[in-house]
Amino acid sequence: MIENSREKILFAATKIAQAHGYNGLNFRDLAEDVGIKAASIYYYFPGKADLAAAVAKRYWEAAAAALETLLAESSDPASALRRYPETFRWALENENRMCLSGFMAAEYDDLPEEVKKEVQTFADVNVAWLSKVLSAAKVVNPKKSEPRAQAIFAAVCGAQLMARSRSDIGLYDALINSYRAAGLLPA
Amino acid sequence: MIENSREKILFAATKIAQAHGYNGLNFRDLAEDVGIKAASIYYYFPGKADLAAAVAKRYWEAAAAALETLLAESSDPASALRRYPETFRWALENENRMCLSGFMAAEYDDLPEEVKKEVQTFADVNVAWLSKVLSAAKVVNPKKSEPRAQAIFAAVCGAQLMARSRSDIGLYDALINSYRAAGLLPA
DNA sequence: CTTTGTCTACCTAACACTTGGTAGGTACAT
DNA sequence: ATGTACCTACCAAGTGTTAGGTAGACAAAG
Repeated sequence: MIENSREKILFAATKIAQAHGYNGLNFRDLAEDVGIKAASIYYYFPGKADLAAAVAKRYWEAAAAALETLLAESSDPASALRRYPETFRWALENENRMCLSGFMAAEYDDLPEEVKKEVQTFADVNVAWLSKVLSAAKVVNPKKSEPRAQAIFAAVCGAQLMARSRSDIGLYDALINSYRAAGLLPA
Repeated sequence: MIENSREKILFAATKIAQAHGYNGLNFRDLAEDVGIKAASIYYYFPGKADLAAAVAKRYWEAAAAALETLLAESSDPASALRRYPETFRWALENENRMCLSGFMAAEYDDLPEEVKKEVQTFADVNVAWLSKVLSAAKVVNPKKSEPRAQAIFAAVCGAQLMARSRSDIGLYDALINSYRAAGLLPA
């Protein structure tokens, strides 16, 4: 499991944030999850904003690593691209959670600046990877890969949001299939 | 303007909810917006959940009406379909707000049941309209219009989320254009 | 024509609870 | 004896909600 308390906090905080957002992340519940007291979290993080920023930073770093692994393990860019939606499916499988971009929906205006920054980086990482792989797979003209990458990321986020709001992972799969049928994602 | 206090409350609450979510909607700020005191809201609504449900209900009713108007005012289903994204653009133009489906992202688990129901109805209304118009415009085989309608709705929500998270309405337009270029939306 | 009572549309004041955050202490290992 | 990794106890602010009051409109009763 996880030995380090700081890691435990980040892990539990990520889970809570994915399920309840920034507002729904509170120190007492988080501490209980970890098995310590709320005040002890301040030993590791100066405040809630810093904790959330650390969560989001670690989140996009993990996403970036996972995407690179996916690409490395795939025989060609096209098959990596095909498996891209799996990375978002995983959050839904895991107690119907959302990716942290969901933060941005309702809570955007109230998010501390440092948290916003890290969450936006998560989007950037996804778009950059998609753009690169779209080009490599020759799905679109390299000049048009960036807007297409943005479109795919936005659409997949939307699909995740819809599926979560119905607690229906089958809907996620159906939406991804529709994106493929319509031509947004390569079939 | 609006004379009736109940209407004023609903109007202001909708604006706040679109910008800050269910959690960000609080009686004291809402009351101040309306020009009354927090306790007075209870004269019109039994509690926060009922108020939010009323907000969401009114929201999808207005959306349904707007979509029917759009269809009626368009020369043909295809051009109504083309203008569909405008209905979501409007929220962004209006102080960078989200449609109430954004509620569902972070806050889904914590939403009272009656609120969830009404927000889901908003999605249903959109999907039903899209499905109908897609069939009428012969964009897709009528048997496949429902999944395609869901895909379009999810993608447009995702686009709105992305654009809001960058406070960049131009990004929304770019995403919609990409959806068209990719074939998700009819060009 | 005044009094009385009722209804509407608010109000003040408070309660119970949750929240992020702080001060200061303690057990233990080095 | 010093630093690590926690703890208890508390505070101030904010939250939904309630109890009970009040100013004004209006109608019926005297």
